[in-house]
Amino acid sequence: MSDMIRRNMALFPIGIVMKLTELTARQIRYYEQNGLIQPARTEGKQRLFSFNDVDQLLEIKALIEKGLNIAGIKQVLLIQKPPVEKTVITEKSEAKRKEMSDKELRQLLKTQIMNPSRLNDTSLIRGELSRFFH
DNA sequence: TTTCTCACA
DNA sequence: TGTGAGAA
Repeated sequence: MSDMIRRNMALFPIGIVMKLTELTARQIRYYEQNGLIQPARTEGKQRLFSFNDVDQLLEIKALIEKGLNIAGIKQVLLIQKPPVEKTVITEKSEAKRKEMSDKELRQLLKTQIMNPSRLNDTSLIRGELSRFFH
């Protein structure tokens, strides 16, 4: 659990994040503008990025390179962010399967993503996801 | 050094 | 989607 704390605590100025992500400061701010990341701020000015922010930046970068737009990335981020609630997508969902709408689909994709070791095989899933949001 | 805004592709 | 300039 203290691992989580560290992830959200490590704070980098934009300059460091630039090198870490190989993005320009401009792009990083640009992504923030579009709600892709929520870096903390010092009293007034500088952005302070946590390790998670950097990690997310890398994901955003990868996603954009896959040809997704901001809106699409927002969707992907949205389903990766929230901790998995106990959603039963098995036999019980058979009943609701009539309405396999966006929400249902995202739920399904979410569990698909959270199941495998998170930072490992996600790129494959993203490849699939990009079809939805491209 | 970093930030913001405006404007332009 | 991304950049450049100017000002603070």
